[in-house]
Amino acid sequence: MFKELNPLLHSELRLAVMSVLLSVESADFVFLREQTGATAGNLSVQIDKLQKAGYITVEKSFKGKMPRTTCAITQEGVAAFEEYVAALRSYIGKGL
Amino acid sequence: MFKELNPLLHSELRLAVMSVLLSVESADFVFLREQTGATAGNLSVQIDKLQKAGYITVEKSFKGKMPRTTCAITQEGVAAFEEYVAALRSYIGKGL
DNA sequence: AAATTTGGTTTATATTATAAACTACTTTAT
DNA sequence: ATAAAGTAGTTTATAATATAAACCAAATTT
Repeated sequence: MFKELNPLLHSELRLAVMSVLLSVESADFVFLREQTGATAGNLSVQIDKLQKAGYITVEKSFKGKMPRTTCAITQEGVAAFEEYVAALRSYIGKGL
Repeated sequence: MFKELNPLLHSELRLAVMSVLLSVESADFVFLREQTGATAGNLSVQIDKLQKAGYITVEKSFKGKMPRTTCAITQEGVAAFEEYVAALRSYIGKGL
C-alpha cells in the first residue's frame, strides 16, 4: 500500500540539500546555507549524515586562506532521491 | 526557494493516515492500522495529534459490545494536505 | 591590537517517533 | 464458571532526530 520513506531523506533540510545538489554539479557550504536558509550548525550535521550515507561527497580545501567545503551528489544519492520521490507518490498519488 | 513542510504532516505515519482518510469518507482504528501497518500504540498517538490539529475528527462508539474509534478528515485537513503537497513540489520539482 | 566577520564544528536541548507495557473488556475453550 | 486468549485501544518509557546555541580557529576590518 504505502512504500517506506527513506528516513535519511525524509528530513526537510536534508531533502533541501539534496534538491540543490541535484541541480548544480557542486555547491559549497555557504551556498547551501543560503539556498536552504538553515543555520550553519544544523547544516553541518545534516551534511555529515548525507556523506556518511554515501549520498554526497564532501571535499575540504582552501579558497585563498579561507576554508571551503564543497559538496556534490553521488550516483547513489541520485538513486536514493528518485526512490524517495517514487515512495512519496504512494502517499500523494497523482497529485504531486 | 523551498516552501516549509508542515511538520504535522511530514511524518510517515500521519501522512499515511491522512492519505487513507482522503479517499474514504471515514475509517475506523482497525482499518487504519491495517492499511498503514502501524502498531496500535503509534497509531493512537498520531491520531491524537491529527485530531488536536483539527485535521481529522475522532468519534468513539460501540459496535455491539466492542469499542470503535472512527476517524474522518476535515476540510482543514484536506487543505493542509494540499498545501503540504504543494510545498513538497518545491523540493521535488516536476519529477513528482 | 582590539573588534568583527567568516567558515565552520561540537554540544546541549527540545521534539518526535516508536515500541513495550498496560488497561479494560469480550470471546472461546474447558 | 473460570481460565486462556483475543480485541481495541491508551499510557509510558526509550531511542532517534532536529535544531539552535555555544564554541573554535583563522582572517579581515577598524
